[in-house]
Amino acid sequence: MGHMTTHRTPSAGTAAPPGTAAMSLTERQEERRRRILQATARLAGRGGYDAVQMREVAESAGVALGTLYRYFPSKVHLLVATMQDQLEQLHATLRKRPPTEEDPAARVAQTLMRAFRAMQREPHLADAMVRALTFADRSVSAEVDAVSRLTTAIILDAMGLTGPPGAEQLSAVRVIEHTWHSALITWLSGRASIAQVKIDIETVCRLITR
Amino acid sequence: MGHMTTHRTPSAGTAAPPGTAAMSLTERQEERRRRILQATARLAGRGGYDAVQMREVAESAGVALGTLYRYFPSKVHLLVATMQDQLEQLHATLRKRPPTEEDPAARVAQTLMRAFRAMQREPHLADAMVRALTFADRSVSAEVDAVSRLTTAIILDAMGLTGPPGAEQLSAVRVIEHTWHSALITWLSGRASIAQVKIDIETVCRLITR
DNA sequence: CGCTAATCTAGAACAAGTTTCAGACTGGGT
DNA sequence: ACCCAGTCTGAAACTTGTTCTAGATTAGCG
Repeated sequence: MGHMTTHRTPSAGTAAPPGTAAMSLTERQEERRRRILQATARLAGRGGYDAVQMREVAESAGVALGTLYRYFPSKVHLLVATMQDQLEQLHATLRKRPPTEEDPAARVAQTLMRAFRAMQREPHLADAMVRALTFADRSVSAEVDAVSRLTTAIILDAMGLTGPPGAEQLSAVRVIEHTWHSALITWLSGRASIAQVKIDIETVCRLITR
Repeated sequence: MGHMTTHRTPSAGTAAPPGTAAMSLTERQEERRRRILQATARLAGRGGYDAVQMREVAESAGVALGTLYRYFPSKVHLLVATMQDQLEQLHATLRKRPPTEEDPAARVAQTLMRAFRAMQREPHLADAMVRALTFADRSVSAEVDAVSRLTTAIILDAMGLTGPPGAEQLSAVRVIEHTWHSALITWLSGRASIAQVKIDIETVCRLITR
């Protein structure tokens, strides 16, 4: 793997690269970005992390390798962006059908297990995204943070709070998030069964009720 | 990165490679293994994951590249083995000075924060080991499992149980472990402060007391 | 000691992530 | 219509993990 530590110079005479903040992309750029993310998800769907090869993604998206790197400065960035994309879809889906349980803890557990089943449908894709997420170094902080905020939003939504969350609840949510990621990883690497993940999720959700 | 998916053939006409189970290593082999782990920890100490380059490890350990790969079939195997090594030392240290608190939850939190401070002393080393641990795929299951068992043992020790742990306690311990790993990662990638990690640890430890 | 299988070494070769570069292309402003 | 800055392309180069090979070395054994 190339210099993972060397960072792309912000291209002296060059404007900010696409993907940076609210930089309105051209129609065609928007489209390219979408094609890239689609190709990534498709490749990840077969074969997981290793099957996402930058050259293949580029070719499959009909884009030059250099362009791919302009949009996503590394494989990890690419996969984290893919996760963000997928999470947004999931969030939308979940909004349409909120959890049915009464108890907040149960609602969160139900929601997370739903998310988990979504992962089960595409275990390779899940593998690619989650591995990238936890492998990410500081240079991907911002993007990982975005994913984290999304996850937090999903959990808070599931809790169905009336008022703003308290500090205790926020730390409980963080711990739930930790557990969710880590449990996912142990399942993906075949070290825990689905039943065990379910138990862990339910266990940690008890923190919500104090 | 090379073929992470292609696996080494078990070397038809060759006995099991060193590192396999209870395969008594020669004096010199034991020594080589130790030199490799030392070199790894040293390199990881500066620079973290990226600074651990297989050629450098080999050279620094005074061993041929092929030999390094015979002892540890991949960079991830190598770093997970390093983590196992370090954890064993930590466990020994902790045994000598058990936590002082009364409450089991507090004892565990205290112990984990102690471990955390050990990590703070060598953040780059921690980075390398933890990243490897969560990046590990199925081919490293066994080794990762060993690390997991060690961690579990440390936590159970800290709890200072009189009898064997109950099922609920075991799942609480698993959740604590999840939180521990994940919180460590967010800290290492600069997305959480030490104070936040402390809060998260203390929060999750409340699960012990039901 | 002398043999044989396993192990070790040096080094080349290969794979995939990343960088770089020269030239073609595009969009907007004049 | 023309020009400029910024983009995109295609291809080669470079880095580092991993594999392979041919020839030394070593460990155990008769």
